[in-house]
Amino acid sequence: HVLLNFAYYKMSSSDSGHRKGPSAKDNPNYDLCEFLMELSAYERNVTRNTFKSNAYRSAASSLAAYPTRVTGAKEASSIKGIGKRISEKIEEFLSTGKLKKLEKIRTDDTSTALTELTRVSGVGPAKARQLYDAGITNIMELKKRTELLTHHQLIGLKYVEDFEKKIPRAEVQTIERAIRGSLSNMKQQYNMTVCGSYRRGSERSGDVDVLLTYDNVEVERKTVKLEESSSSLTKETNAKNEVAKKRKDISDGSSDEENHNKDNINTKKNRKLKADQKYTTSSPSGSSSDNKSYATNESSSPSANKESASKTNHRAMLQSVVHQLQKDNIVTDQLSLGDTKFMGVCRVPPEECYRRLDIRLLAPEHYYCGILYFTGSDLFNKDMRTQALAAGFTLNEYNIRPMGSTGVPGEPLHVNSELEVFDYIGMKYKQPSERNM
DNA sequence: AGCCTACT
DNA sequence: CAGAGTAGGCTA
Ligand SMILES: [Mg+2]
Ligand SMILES: [Mg+2]
Repeated sequence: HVLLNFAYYKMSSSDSGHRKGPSAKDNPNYDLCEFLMELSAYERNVTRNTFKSNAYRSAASSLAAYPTRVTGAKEASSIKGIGKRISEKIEEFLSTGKLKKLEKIRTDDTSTALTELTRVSGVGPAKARQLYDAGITNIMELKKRTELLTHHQLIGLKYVEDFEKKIPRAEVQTIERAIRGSLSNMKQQYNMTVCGSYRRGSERSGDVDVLLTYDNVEVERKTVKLEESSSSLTKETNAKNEVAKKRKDISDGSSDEENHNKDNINTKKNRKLKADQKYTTSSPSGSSSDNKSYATNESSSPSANKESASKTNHRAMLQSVVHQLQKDNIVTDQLSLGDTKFMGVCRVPPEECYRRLDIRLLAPEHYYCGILYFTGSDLFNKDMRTQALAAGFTLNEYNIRPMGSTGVPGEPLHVNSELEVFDYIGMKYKQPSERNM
């Protein structure tokens, strides 16, 4: 049961509360949500039917938000995401106290093995099946066959127990302070916001999600101006709070640079640059002459650069950040590291547990779409993005764009608060704490 | 380039 | 009929 629960935990927003998923234990339909999540895990890990898996999870999420105990199939069917098939299962569970389908799944060796193996970060349904076909049915056996694993999977195996433990809110704050302290010693300063379930107010998180934007004075000033001239009342309030927070987060507003809209030669990198990521705000005319831009920390960073700010790039900046955190014994392992995303492991004594740390580095003009994305929850993001599509927009962590009649996204719209994104797609603003879907 | 796994 | 959207690693 623990194993199945974990799989569910892992699939649901990895964050809120260990077995919480969409449903807390005080929820009147808790047991129903549990069995739907178990079915979701089964469809993901065993049958690899993503859409079924998503359907069960979506149903569980809706049911978790339902205020009273569901009493039958008919009532269940009235809930969004619950139709004929799922309401029949709910009916069976209500009248017999169990579900035949689930009883069978629980006794199935293959299903049990696959679910256990996917506890390891980096091991998904396909790898689990591969391992199972190689005769490996549990984690103990997997530890004897490490030659079959990638780097990510090895780290996942090493910390499999720790990664299942939730992180108390106070420890997230301790980790945050440690990271701020470390990064404050770098020449390049960053705006840092802890997102994920922490920002949604959870008392316990599955990992720590850190959004960094590199400093940009011009963008900052412009943001403030626009906010002050904003008209809508709620808009102003919310947006101002956000700006205030952002400004508070900034430790040193002296550095400025622009590097995205330079057409560097940089072959592979530039080819990979998505339209999403290029400047669209009338960009910080900025002092790219202000050469203090990006020089990395005192050391050895391979990219510690002799070039002007305009030649810097994300990869070098994020590498430098991770390097700094390793130097200060905060980051202990890497799962992956690219231009904009770091996935790894951290530990801040006296805590003995190793914790999952994700860092996302964005250009400052992507800040609001960035925190919107990185705050989640995952189901909330899916839902909001679905609504965006219905309203004729497409939304990602960089920007929101209108969908042309051809289906080709247009130019990014200007965004100076999270609220504005909600406004564009006609959604009522939701506080982070209201985004726990 | 395509698949897998991951992130919200 | 469509389903959110994207990053990074690995493989061929
Ligand atoms: Mg998280
Ligand atoms: Mg995370």
